[in-house]
Amino acid sequence: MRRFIEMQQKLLPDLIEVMRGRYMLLRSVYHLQPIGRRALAQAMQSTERILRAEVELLKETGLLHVTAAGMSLSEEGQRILEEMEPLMGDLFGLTELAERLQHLLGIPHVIVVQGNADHSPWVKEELGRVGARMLKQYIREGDIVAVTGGTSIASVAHHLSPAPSFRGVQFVPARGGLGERVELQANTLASAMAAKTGSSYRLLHVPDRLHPEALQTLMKEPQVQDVLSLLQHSRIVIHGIGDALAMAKRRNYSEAELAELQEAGAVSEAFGYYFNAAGETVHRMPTIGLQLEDVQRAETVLSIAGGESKAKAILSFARQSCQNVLITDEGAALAILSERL
Amino acid sequence: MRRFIEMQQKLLPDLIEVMRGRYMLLRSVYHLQPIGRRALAQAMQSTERILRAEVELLKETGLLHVTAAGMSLSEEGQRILEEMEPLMGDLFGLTELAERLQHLLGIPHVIVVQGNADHSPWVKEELGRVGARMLKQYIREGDIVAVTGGTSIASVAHHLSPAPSFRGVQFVPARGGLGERVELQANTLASAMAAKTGSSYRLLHVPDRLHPEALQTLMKEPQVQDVLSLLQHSRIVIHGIGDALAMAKRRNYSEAELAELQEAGAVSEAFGYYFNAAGETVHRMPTIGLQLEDVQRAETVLSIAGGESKAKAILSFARQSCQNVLITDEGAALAILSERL
DNA sequence: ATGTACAGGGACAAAAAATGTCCCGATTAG
DNA sequence: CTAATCGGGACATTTTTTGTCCCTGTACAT
Repeated sequence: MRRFIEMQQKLLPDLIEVMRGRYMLLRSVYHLQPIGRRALAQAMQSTERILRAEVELLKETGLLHVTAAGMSLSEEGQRILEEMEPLMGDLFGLTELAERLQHLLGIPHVIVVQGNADHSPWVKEELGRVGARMLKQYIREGDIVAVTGGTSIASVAHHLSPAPSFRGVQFVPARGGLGERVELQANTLASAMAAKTGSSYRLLHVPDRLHPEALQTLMKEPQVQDVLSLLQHSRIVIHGIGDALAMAKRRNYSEAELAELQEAGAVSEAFGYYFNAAGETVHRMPTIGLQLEDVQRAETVLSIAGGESKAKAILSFARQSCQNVLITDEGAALAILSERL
Repeated sequence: MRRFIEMQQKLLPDLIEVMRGRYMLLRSVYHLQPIGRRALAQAMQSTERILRAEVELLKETGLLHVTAAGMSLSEEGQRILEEMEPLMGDLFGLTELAERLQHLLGIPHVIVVQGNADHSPWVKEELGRVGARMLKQYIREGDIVAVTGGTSIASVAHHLSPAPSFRGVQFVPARGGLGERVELQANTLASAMAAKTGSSYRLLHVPDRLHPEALQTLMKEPQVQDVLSLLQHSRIVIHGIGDALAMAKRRNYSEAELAELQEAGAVSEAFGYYFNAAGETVHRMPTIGLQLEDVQRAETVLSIAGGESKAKAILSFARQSCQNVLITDEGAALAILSERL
């Protein structure tokens, strides 16, 4: 059954959305009947005309009666409504989760995919697919896109495909090497995304954890300057969110540094910044690249992270209010929401 | 599960239609892969552009690969195709049945509703609802609509509702009283339809089974003449199909007449004509009203009949090729199709 | 090697559908 | 009886879909 819906969704991506909409309509009518279009539109936060179209359809199929006093459910409509009730919980779980996260975290656009990235590897793929779709949706010609590293973003790169709106787009790595495996580094992903979409990219060859003097020297390089200035004008940032300690370890922080991070209450990491549970910056990688101010200046910030192990990190990062779109999974969403109860 | 599908059919009839289209697309690609847009469009009797849009979507969701050699199913696409195969039967069974009937009977437009009118009374309602929808779809301002009697047509009348295109429409009974209960007579239904749609109607008060002389006299009446001439110019005919013997009995034919009918091989009845299995007229009610030639002259002939008991009659009537739209039910459709295998 | 037929994708005008908005006469509730 | 509210009509405007043609690249047969 669940499986059937999944398949249907492959064939009809907005199936659930529409179903949900109609279900809500029936529900509202049921509770307010008899009610007129305009009143219903107001109650449902929809517009008159759009409701009218839906109502006409449901009238055709006989779920809805229309009388001079307003519309009401037919017996069949009522029956269907009752039968749907239990199924809807299952069906719209994800959308509901997304909405709850949206309210809780104050992020305009939240998408929750099914599964738990910690347990099933294909969830990462799904996150990537959705990430790619969102990027394609938000991108505009000539945009500069700042890209970080990590498995989630790699998965996005993997699912990107060409589109007209990618014309003139430049993918710019948010950081130089950050001590990751090369296939997960920002440089690699920026170039991969460019290749997949047929657009261009820049590279930022700045080794990680440099001596301050060397860093100063490097920053004077015209090539580096160039990339940094691009980063300052990114209209879109696409990044993962990491667990602070896990990231630090992966980046070979020393025991002392780790202890320091822990002491400072670092919970999450994104584009080289470490945040505590309240969303405050408690540490940053001593290297150059995308700055927090650049991110705040960006119009669209796509955050991608899944798995319940990331729940705390996502919550922490969301506290620092500069993201527009969060793509996560069921596992993380449930963990975040239950933590707050 | 079956229940869930029914619910979807009620709630999302439009989406199911597009799902069907996509499924068919996958199917075609599977059989022809690798294939290009243009070739596929030809094979599927669709247009290039429209296929292109669909393909783009299926590509997005990853069911379809696109290479320079043409398109082919991805593994996932193939998996979905296989897994959905049995379910699609359920989901689209009716449409498929309709198409098979369309081919078999050579009727341009066939609609099959769910269920079997012989067993479940609500199927008649469904037939009526669909009939009303079709009438609404085909009607044009100022049309003359010839209407027969019977339960199916009564159900259509019951589900009609006003629409702008009913302006100036006249509903005319195809026959006078045909020895039915009054609420199923053509006169009653013509007036009911007019009332429901806000249009006008005429009555034909000619008692059934009249002596020839009396009939001649009546036919000279201006009122009767008037209605007969209207009938000759009907643009739309909407009628039921009956089982010949059952109808004859209901009309109080004598034993001798019944035997005669049976001898002549009468199988079906419609607007007072009796047809044999080959669709030839073998008898007609000795009364005035809509003539077979009038029906043949009409642009649109809506036939409505359901229940497996009507299968033979429908098949017989379809032989005499003057109908455009057949509305029937699953029970009848299955019976007709299995009879031919 | 090379020509040819067919692939996908770009582009864009034309057509069609969806949507926002306002009006009207009918109906109902108070 | 009146005021509010109903459904449905109308229509401009926006958005989406569709038809059509072209271009470049690739696969395959010669």
